[in-house]
Parts: sequence; C-alpha cells; structure tokens
Amino acid sequence: MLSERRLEVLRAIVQDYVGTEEPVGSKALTERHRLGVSPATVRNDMAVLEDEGYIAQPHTSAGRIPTDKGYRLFVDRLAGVKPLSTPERRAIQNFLDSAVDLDDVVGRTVRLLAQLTRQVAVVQYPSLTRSTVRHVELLAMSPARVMLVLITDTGRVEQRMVDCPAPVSEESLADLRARLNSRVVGRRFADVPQLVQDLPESFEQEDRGAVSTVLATLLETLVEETEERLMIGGTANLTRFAHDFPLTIRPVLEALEEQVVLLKLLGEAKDSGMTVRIGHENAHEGLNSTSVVAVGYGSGDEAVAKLGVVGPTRMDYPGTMGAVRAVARYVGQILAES
Amino acid sequence: MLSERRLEVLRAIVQDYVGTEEPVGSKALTERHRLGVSPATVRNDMAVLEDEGYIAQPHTSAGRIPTDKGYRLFVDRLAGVKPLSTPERRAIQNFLDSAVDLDDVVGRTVRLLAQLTRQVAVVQYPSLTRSTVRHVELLAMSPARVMLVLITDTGRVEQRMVDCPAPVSEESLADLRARLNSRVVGRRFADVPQLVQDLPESFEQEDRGAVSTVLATLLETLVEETEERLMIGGTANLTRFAHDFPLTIRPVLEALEEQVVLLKLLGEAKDSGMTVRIGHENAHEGLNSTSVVAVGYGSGDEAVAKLGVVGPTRMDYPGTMGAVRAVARYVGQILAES
DNA sequence: CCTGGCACTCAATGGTCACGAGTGCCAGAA
DNA sequence: TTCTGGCACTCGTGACCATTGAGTGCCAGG
Repeated sequence: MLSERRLEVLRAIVQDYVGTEEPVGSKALTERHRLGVSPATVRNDMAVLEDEGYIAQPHTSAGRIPTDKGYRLFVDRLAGVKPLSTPERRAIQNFLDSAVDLDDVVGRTVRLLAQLTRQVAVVQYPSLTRSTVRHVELLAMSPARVMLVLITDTGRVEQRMVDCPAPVSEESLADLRARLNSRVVGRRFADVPQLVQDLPESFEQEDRGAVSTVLATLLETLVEETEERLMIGGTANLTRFAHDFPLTIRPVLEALEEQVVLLKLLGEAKDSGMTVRIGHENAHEGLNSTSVVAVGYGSGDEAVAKLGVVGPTRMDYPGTMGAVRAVARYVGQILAES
Repeated sequence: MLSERRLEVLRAIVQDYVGTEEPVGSKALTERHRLGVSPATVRNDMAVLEDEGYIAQPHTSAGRIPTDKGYRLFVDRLAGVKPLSTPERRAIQNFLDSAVDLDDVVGRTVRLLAQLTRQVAVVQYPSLTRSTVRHVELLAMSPARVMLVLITDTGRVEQRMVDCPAPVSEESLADLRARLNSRVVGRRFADVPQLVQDLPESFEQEDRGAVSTVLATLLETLVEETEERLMIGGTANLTRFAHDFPLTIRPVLEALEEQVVLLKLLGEAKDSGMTVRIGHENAHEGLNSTSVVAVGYGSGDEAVAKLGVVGPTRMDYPGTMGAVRAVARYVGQILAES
C-alpha cells in the first residue's frame, strides 16, 4: 500500500506531465506543488513509485513519466470528474438543440466533443437492437419486388430491397403492412422476432412465401449489428502530439478508419458508467499509446449507443471525462425529445 | 515556347521527384533518363525552366523541384492517364460488386480509391438534385404529424417530420400519396416543383393547409443541397509525407473535416471529364500544398455526384488519374444496375 | 549549340565539448 | 524512523566546427 504522500506525488507527476508534456523531476515538483517536503524526499518516493511500476524514466538522468499503471491508479483513486462550467453547459445545449435530424445530432455531437476535449471524438449511431420500432413501411416497387423501410424511435431509417418468390398483390401488401405495424410498433427490436413468428400462417397459401421473405429480411436487418454506423471527428487534433509523430499517429489513424475496430472498442465499454481504457489496456495494437474514454448514452435510462474520445494516454482525464459525460447526457435529452 | 527537349527535361524532373521525393540535380537526371545530352546542357535547360517558373530550387546548391506551374504543364501536356492493369480492374469490379446497399457502395469506393492511390479519397453521395424520384411515402405518425420519406433512384433515403396545421385523415393522406407519386415518380428532382405546383388546389379546403405543408417540406428536402453527404478515407496515408509533418498535414486534416469545404472542392470540378487542381489553384488555404483529382460519376451519362483524391502536389498524376477514372466508371455501372 | 572543366555555395554529417537537469546514495538532523 | 542536505555521477541537449559532396553557374573550346 502506498502512503498518502506517495499518492500525492503521483498525482502531482501526472498533472505536471499532462500539462508540460515533459518528464518531471523532483525539484520541479516541489516547486510547483506544496508537498511540504524536500526534493530528496520526493526522490525517495519516486524511487518507490518506480519500483511499483507506476512511473518510469525514459532514460537515466531524466525526469519521470507516468506508466499506464500510473494513469490507471490516477483515474481510479486520485482523479475526480471535472464538471463543465455553466456557460459551457449552456453552449452545448444550444448547439445540440439546433440539430434538425439524426445525422445532424450525431454530426454536431462529434464536433462538439472534439472541440471540448481537443481530441478525437467517436460517436456511435443509436444502435438498432436496443431501439424500438416506430414504423415499418412496405412499398411495391414491382409486382415481386418490395422495398422494406424501417423507422426507429431514434429517427434512424434503414431500407432493404426484397425479392419475393412470387408476385404479391397490393392488397396483400397493405394487409401485411397493417398487421405488421400493429404488432411491432413501439416494441423493442429484440422482441420483434417472437412477435411476428406466426404471421405467415395467417395469410393465404399463395402469399406465404412472400410474407416469409419480407419478414426474414426484416429480422435480418434487425440483427445486423455489423451495419452499425459511427462518426468520427477531430482527427486534426492528433497533430497536437507532434513529437514522435508518424510513429504514433499513423496506427491511430489506421485504427480510426476501421469501423470494426472502433465499434469493438466502444462495445467493450461498460453499458452504464464511464469506461476508461488506458494504453495497453486497449486490445487493438495501434491504440497502445492512446486512452479511450467512453460512455453509453440513450433517450431513456438505457443506453442505445456509446460515444467517446480517443486521445494520448497523457490526457487531462478529469476534464475529458467531464466533457464526455456532459455531452452524453445532453444528447440523451435531445433524443428523448424528438 | 519551350523546346521539345526542355519539356522532356521537365517530365524527367517531375517523374524523378515524384519517385524519390528529393530535389533532383542535373547529373542524376542524365543518369536515370536517356536524354542524350550532358549534365551541363541539362543545367542550361534547367536554368531556363527556372526562369519560366516551372521549377525552383529550395536553396542554392540543391537540385530542382517542380513548381505548381510545372506540375500544371506536366499534367496538361506531358502526362497521359495510366490505365489500370487487367487484374486491378477485375479486383475493383469484384470488390464493388459485393456491395449490398448505397452506404456500402460508397464505403467500398472510398476504401478502394484510398488503397489504389495510397492517398486520401473523397466520395460524394449521389446528389439529390440530379437524381430522380423512385417513391415518396407519407406516414401518419399522429393525426397532425406526418413523416415524409423520399426514396431516390440511387437508393438514397431522406426522411422528414412534418407538422401539419390541421389534422389530416388517413384517406386524404392516401389520396395525396397516390397523386403525388403518380406525378413525380421517375421524374428528376429539378422538375418536381413545377409538377406539384397545382396539387393543393385539387384538395378539399380543409386539407389544403396540410397538403401545402407537406409539399413545402418535400421541396425543401429536394433543394437542400447543404445536406449533401460525403465519405472520406485513407487519411492514414497522409502520414506518408512525414518530413515537414505537422505543418503540412494539420491544415489538410482540418480541411477534410469541413464537409462544406470538401463539397465546394468537388463542386468546382467540371461535370464531365477529369479535373486536376494543383497546389495554389485550390481556393482553400489549407490545401495549398495538395492537389485534388476529381471526376463526376453517375448511373447514366450524366454525373450525379463526384469523387476524387486529395494528395500532395508531388503525386503520381498519371497513376492517380487512371485509378480515379476507373473507379468512377465502375461505380457508375454498379449504380446503374441496382 | 553542346560539352567538359572549374571554382563556388551550402545543406548535411559527424565529432567534440561544456552545460545542466536529474538521479542515487549516504551521513546526519529531527 | 523519517526527512534533509550534500555530493558525485549520468546522459541528453545544444553550440561550435570541420569535412564532405551534390549541385550550380560560367566559360572556353569543339
């Protein structure tokens, strides 16, 4: 167990390093923080912290920098979440309130997050699986071809073309549309399969094939999690870490382009509460020198999607966490209103 | 007027510089190209080319590099468009053929372009204004609330919520839906306003307000060019120009995040034929050291949107132009099929 | 008009050296 | 025990300098 003062030293190191981006030494520490002890004492503490693996020195005769483990301890025990100022909150709300549709909400959220944190922002579109159905529309494009349009409570629209095995009449289609909607509107996606299970049986023999095909496509659309979309922004902020440049930034840009990677990244975050993954805690190799702060957001109590920030391990955790949490909260409100 | 050989020298300089990314001198030139003359002669030619502003030297006693003007001449008169190899073409076609919907097509196109050119790819979604209407759907969400869904021939779906001044019956709505579709399906967006102009008059007094509101929203959606979307990819390729780094790359990343800038950029490209904008020819300041190669694509003869590549002025123009043109052609085919 | 030769320029390279921030350790004070 | 001041040591950084070599412009001769 580390003594109270050692923790204080670690906190000071993290804060200074985050501020200056330079290894911090014992003397500078005592000058900039009121630790009440001499540099020599701090040196001893630092030696212990290094033994325990919380800090490291890039080379002999240089200051110390926090390790991933050090940041972890900092986040878990030393750092609070820094709430935003009232003007900031108001600005967020105003900015998000003027969004006109879902794309706009997500787009604004991304820009907002990127600007507030000065880092890379990632926002997942409200996921289909946890939303509820607002409406299902069926349009006959040609006798045997139907367009299926699915509208969610979060305003998202998915559409699929369905080729039926046999022509289907307008009446049957209208019938199906009506019955389908009466069953699924307002229900959660997860419940839909069960709700429509026996629907084909209630149709005439000749239409059953078509009905089954349409329903199959609908279910397919529902479970197709791979289609989850997300938006990212603020990549220009990566250039703020301009030292070790191409080496650090390249794999990050590559990872950011892989939607799969990002979705997995967000997926790993806890459903409720904030998740912070630091450096090597991230499964993806390219993100080993970055931290991810993610949180779920939703129109109700339940999270329908996640959003977060990707930045260097050397980031302002309290501030970032505060911004992420605040934005998530407001986006949730906006979604609930619409 | 520049002599034939001087042009040849310029071509050689551009090619070498693009290959090596280093200023090229007279000696190296004669060694790597069969110009049939001595370095001294080349030096004289280079002096002339420099006087004319086609090349420049970063500092005394260094080789020459092409200026924007030099690249311009190269593109206009010296460079052809390098066609892709047959295997490459086949790979493109296969890759694009397996796309399932519009998002997928655009996504794949972006990745493809980025990979082929090893640069940043930008693909605009088929624009609304030039497309034709496939279907308009009206859904009553509540008595006075209608959801308008617009489906285009390119598979794009736009949806808007409409708050009507007065409740509107299901019958009136169905009526409007039918009449609206019979008038506009298959027509170009640009023609729609005229086609629906007199529609409100044919309705009962009590419904006219609602009908007008719905139509107004429809027209609004049609003209709303600002809503044009695009997708970018391959930003990681920016790190390949790792010399002058943050300075060069930062403004580019910033520009790429501004959809407005990109849309304007693509908008400036000619509707038909390939457009190449080099360095300072780009209006946007952040892109002053990049070149943009753009071309329109579409399902028929007419371009419905544009796609292109953003890279350093020092790029392989023939290869890039070949890739851009080929990809545009195949995307057009895919769109025509669906 | 082309070529070979020559003097000149200047970025890049690499070696040396002094500086200073930072460390670890230890003896003595609290 | 715990903290402190002192001291010797390490090593990255930046300044200075000489060397190198690619590249140039110019000129006289083919």
